[in-house]
Amino acid sequence: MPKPRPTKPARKPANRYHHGDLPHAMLQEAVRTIQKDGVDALTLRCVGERLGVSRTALYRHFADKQALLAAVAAEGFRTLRISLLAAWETGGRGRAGFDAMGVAYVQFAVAHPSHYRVMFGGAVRPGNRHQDPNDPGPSAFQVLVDAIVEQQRAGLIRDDAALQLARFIWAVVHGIAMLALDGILSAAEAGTLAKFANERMRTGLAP
Amino acid sequence: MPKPRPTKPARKPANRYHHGDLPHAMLQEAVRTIQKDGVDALTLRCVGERLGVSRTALYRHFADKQALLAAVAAEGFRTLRISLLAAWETGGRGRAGFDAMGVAYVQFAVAHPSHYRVMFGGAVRPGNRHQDPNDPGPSAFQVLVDAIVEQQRAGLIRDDAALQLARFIWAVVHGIAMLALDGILSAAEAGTLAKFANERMRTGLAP
DNA sequence: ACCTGAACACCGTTCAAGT
DNA sequence: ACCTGAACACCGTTCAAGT
Repeated sequence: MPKPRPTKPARKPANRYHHGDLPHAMLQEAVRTIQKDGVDALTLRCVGERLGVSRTALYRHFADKQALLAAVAAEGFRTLRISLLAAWETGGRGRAGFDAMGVAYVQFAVAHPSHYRVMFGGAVRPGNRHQDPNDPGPSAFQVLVDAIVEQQRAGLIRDDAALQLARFIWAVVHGIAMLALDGILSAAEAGTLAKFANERMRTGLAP
Repeated sequence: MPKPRPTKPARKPANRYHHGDLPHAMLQEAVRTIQKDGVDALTLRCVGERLGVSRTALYRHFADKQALLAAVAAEGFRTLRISLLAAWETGGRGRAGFDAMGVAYVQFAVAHPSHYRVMFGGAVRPGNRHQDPNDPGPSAFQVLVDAIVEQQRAGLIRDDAALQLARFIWAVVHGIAMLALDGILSAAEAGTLAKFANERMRTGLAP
């Protein structure tokens, strides 16, 4: 049985292939999917479909799915960096600003749990990450280091190596965020713990 | 073309179906695979094959793959609990023992990175976890709480709520472990950071 | 009660081919 | 340069059927 020939050749949308920036559109779509349904729901087929493009089109712009996930992670670190910086600045670059940074960090994780998990879930293989000075991961971390150095100069924090102090503090906020993400702490409990941690750290890290 | 009938009916190994405890064997095999090749390498087909059993046999004993992963996580918490307890006891249940617990925690994570990730990767959905008093997760956490209470009685730690203190300390060691797992810290750097954290926490949490 | 085997609806990835 | 479409080698899961 001959299937009826469509009157029009069922042409795709007018665009040659796709609008301007397919790689960026794919990244956006991936972030959206992860945020909405979790990382397991992210399939290249879905991304392609949602963008009106073949499911193999992605390979023109990313090496593979891993590479897409790495881009998602990088995007997360970029957003996180901006949030931290904003908290630090609007908080007055002092003690209050630093506390606000901690809260902002935990809030980012709680607000974007799946995205946060991609950033730290081992999806991004180490690789040459350390080489690239524009890598948003270290770049976000640097915001923390800078804030510590500034407080050291203001006599608010003891004069240990800033890198070591930054790692310590990062471990605390990351740990709190993880407890919240695993449902061991509610968002409210995480907030309380963050405040408690802030107090105790002030004592432990005083000059 | 008739395919040649085998002289013997190609019978399986003598056992009726399998040796004694198939669920436990599956769990062991899953842990081994994850430890060796990562969680992505874990497939139900491989587990079945390795155990000389159909790839759907697992469904007799676990609801699905998620349930197997949950069992892997639980097994990890059981092992972790024993390690922590051992460090605490052999360290003399005091200040030294508590420091040893921290080191043991980080070492567990570094020695079993993939397994550790399953324990905290969100693979185990919250569910009714909180109800079960034998859940090895809370049980491992309890070791930490107990150690803190004992030190409070000995006048080594300030008299804040033990639960809050435990969460704080847990966040620190977990954060350090994560930094190590992500390759941001080497195992050696993680050790150094753990020591630094210990010192600062002693100050911050002193009575 | 416990396991099998075929089937189903999915995956990520490759590659020749189109424009 | 950019994308398609068919094909490949995998998945987790279901279900009737076997012992």
